[in-house]
Amino acid sequence: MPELPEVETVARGAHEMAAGARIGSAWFAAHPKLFKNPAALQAEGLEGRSIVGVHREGKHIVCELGAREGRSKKVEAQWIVHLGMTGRLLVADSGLPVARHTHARLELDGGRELRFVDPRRFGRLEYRELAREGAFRAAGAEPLEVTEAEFHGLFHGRKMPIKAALLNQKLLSGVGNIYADESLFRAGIRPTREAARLTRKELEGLRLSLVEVLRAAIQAGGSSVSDYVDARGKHGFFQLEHCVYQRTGEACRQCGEPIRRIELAGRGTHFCRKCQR
DNA sequence: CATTTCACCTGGTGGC
DNA sequence: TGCCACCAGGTGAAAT
Repeated sequence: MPELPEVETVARGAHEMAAGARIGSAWFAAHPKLFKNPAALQAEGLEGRSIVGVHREGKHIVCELGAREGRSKKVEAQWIVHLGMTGRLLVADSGLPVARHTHARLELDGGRELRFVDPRRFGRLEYRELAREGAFRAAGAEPLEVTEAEFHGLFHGRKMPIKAALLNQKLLSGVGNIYADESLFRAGIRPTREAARLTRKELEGLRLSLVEVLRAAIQAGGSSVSDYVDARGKHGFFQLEHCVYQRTGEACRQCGEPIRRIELAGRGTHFCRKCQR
């Protein structure tokens, strides 16, 4: 599942390969629900623009687009890509075979193209012009930048389980099922605990665990469970360092106790009964 | 408003 | 070997 570390890895790769390129023709598949605004409008908006840069906000990839003429780096528009569950954003040589479930192809100079592939079609594509709609902003706080006080404030009065709160993108942007489970394990906190009942010390421990696990995962190029790959089509390695996620029944790396799996907030949830209280 | 549940999707898996 | 039921989960809408 592409979460913050996977999306960061894809965005960095896309930036390295596509920044400075100019978009030629743009093609979109006929799947209306993939598009926040109509495909024809997106194609018209994208064609001819330069790609000034690519970065991540929460789980969104933001391609910053410049003018159709000249070399100005002023950002006039953005193309926002959400990978959903199974989305891939690839920079590929135009000659390479087009994978099944390819829903967008943006021709770039140098015989390459930006491709969006998504079998399950949970991804979303959006085009916006800054002058009209302003810049895209992820709803919640950035986990790698949020301060102790802000983080603490997010959970004040929340009756929901701490894991459900971590997954809520309006509170924090970028945490999904893998890193919710992994950060709670590292912090020694049971996913079912009511968010409001965690002590300040526990919340700060959780914030630090989350930062640590997200940074380590970015270093490893993300977690390749199911079919995640980066913008070059390479998989990540952080799945080898998971302590609980999808390790049901296996021995806890800290105490040997079998890892438990329950359902929480509609998600498979993995934890150690001894290490997490 | 806060919280929970469910539909959206398809590929992969496991049972028979 | 083939068929089918079932599961995975990010998000937003609907229900509670």
